[in-house]
Amino acid sequence: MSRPTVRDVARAAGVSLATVDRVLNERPGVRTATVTKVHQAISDLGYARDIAAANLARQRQYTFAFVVPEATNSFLRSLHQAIEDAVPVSRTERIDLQIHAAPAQDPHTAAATIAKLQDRRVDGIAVLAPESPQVRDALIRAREHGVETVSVIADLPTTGRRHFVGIDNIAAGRTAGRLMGRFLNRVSGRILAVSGSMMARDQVERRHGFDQVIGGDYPSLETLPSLEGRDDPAVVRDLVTTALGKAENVVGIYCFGGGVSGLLAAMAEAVLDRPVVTIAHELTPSARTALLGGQLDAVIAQDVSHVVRSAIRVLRAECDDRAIVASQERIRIEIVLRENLLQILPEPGASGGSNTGGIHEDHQGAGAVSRAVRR
Amino acid sequence: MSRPTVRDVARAAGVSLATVDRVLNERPGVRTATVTKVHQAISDLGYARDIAAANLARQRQYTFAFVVPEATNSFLRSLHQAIEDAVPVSRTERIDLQIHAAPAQDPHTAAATIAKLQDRRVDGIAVLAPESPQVRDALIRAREHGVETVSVIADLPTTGRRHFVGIDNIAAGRTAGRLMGRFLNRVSGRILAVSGSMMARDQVERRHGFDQVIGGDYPSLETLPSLEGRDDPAVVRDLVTTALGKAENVVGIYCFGGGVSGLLAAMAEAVLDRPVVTIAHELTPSARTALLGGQLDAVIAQDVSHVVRSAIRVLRAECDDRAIVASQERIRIEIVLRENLLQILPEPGASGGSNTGGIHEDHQGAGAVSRAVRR
DNA sequence: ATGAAAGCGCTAACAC
DNA sequence: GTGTTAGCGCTTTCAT
Repeated sequence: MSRPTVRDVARAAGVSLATVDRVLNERPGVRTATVTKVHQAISDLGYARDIAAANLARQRQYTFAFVVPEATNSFLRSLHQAIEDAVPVSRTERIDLQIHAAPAQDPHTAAATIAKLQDRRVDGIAVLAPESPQVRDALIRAREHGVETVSVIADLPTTGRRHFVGIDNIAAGRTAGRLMGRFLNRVSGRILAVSGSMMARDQVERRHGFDQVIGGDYPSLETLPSLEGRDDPAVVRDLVTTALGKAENVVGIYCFGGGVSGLLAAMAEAVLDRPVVTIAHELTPSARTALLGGQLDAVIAQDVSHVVRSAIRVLRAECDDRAIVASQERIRIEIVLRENLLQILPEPGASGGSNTGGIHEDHQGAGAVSRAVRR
Repeated sequence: MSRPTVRDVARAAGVSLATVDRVLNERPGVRTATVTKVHQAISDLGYARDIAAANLARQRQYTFAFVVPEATNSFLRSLHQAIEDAVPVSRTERIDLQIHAAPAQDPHTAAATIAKLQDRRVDGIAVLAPESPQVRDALIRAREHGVETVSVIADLPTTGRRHFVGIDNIAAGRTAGRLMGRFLNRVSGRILAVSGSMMARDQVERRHGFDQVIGGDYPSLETLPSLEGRDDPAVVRDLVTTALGKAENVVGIYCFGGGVSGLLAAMAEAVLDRPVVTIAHELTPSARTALLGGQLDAVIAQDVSHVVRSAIRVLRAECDDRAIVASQERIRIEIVLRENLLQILPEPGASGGSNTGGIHEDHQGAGAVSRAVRR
């Protein structure tokens, strides 16, 4: 006795395949009585539809476009890489993936890109862009044209995007704040805050969350106004060098934008009279190195590959008007210390691998995932 | 110009469908010259086989069994729940999931369960069991019978399991150690260690990792011999109460086994003259509460639903002799503080979860029968 | 060693 | 309203 199929349901309900199909897909043109009979048969038999077969028959092809900033820093590079890595896998699932890069910080181009997409038989758009009126309008327009939209990494709540795939950045900032406070324990002094600039919303939220915790629970700490590093290592380096020279009693640095390597360079040069607790965002190559070397005490990260996979799954689910597995799509706020870094190590992008026999790719043998949330 | 199919490949190579199929599946009985022609055509066309269609044609059904300890504590309960939650989803993908619970700590029953499974047309086994000779032999036997095996949560490296799905527990212990050391900053004193007992290997590894870090980097801290809490709240409570009464200058508690609620009860009763940094494993309901209430400073966790999903994917991939996406199967060592807890909140088991943001998942699993498809 | 044809479970025209 | 039928892309007898 193998799984029941539509035929079994049809036989049990005394109707034809087509009718079962109509009921299954909630298409109109079936008498309520018949619908009931079919549902009865379905539950009697414990029928569960074979999604793969359904998709095959449907010949459904999906075309999804990622609209993201150009890869001007290592975080964005890793995002691009993750998307590219997803292309072959997606192909296998009848999903065509496009990447459209717009200059960072350029809402016009991003909006124009999105606008063009509506026409081009794109089924869904995943976008990381500044929260500007142009972008907002373009996305709203797209949705009106029946294109599904999700925002990734930084939310665009006012665009009617069906879903946001990324971390809760206020919580991320709070998490950073708590670590800072606890690592500093009873120490008192000032904290340097370094922001980027692009992806405005997530940055603002992070700073906000950080301030909530530091301001609320650690009165002996004072966070200085954010230095605008523009996600550029060179800029960050200069700003931090200057700040470290000027500000007295700096005991912590919170870098919630890009350009971390610039920060590290500045710190290497500066003559610090005491240990400075340093926390940054995103597990870029230089952040990894710094974590291992002890220049960075903690990193707040999100798994970009997971963000990409999740965005794709969500767009697909939306296209099919299907529910999603919330727990699977939740992107975690990851806290990374030197100790739990190693197992994550396998560089992103190295994924194309030949790894046929068993996963344990020598490294440290264990696993890791991701997930996370919104609220 | 849609995706090329086997027909296109056959035409391009000037052979029949059957031959293409033979080449695709590396079946014998094809001349090398023909094989080459076909491969040529495949790469010329950029052909990628449609796995779903293949499985459909193959009528492949998978039967996987989870062999796990009875749900005697909240962590194991969440594991059972996660497996049960995966059943309906898996059914949809032609995967039948079975759960077999053996009494915790009972290698004989676990081994016997595994032994029985070999015969029963099971394609893969995911097991969490003590690392005993009986279990080892049963698993080796199973593999010899062509059954794929993975260990979950606690590794069984000597059983030839194709893969381990879970965290690197030494790294997890190290992570806990680092947090303990940093949260205590320059404080000196003793640390109470509370172990469980079942799942021996992971516990040993955790303690080992913890000691590496504390012993190596925090000479002013001393970790006491582990109290064997047997994963039982009542036992843990008594042991901890006694220990807190006896030991002087306890500044930290590391609980790397189950029975966390007993620990919390003991701490609530004890009169502590100073704050004690407390770190535990696994995000059970009481751990969540304690994290929010501040009784617990950090939790080292792993996402059991992900472990379950991953084990299933890995078994499937092994059955199909396919490569897996390593990064997707890596289980993270999650560090959970109060600040990044909230976003994770949706209780496990509430499989739908109260949804937080854009994810409207109206009804859950129940109706594997899905809805309208548009477009 | 290779090919022709009949499905797998489902959907979608098109009849009735 | 409901049923018939021809596929979707692939695998698999069974011939040749």
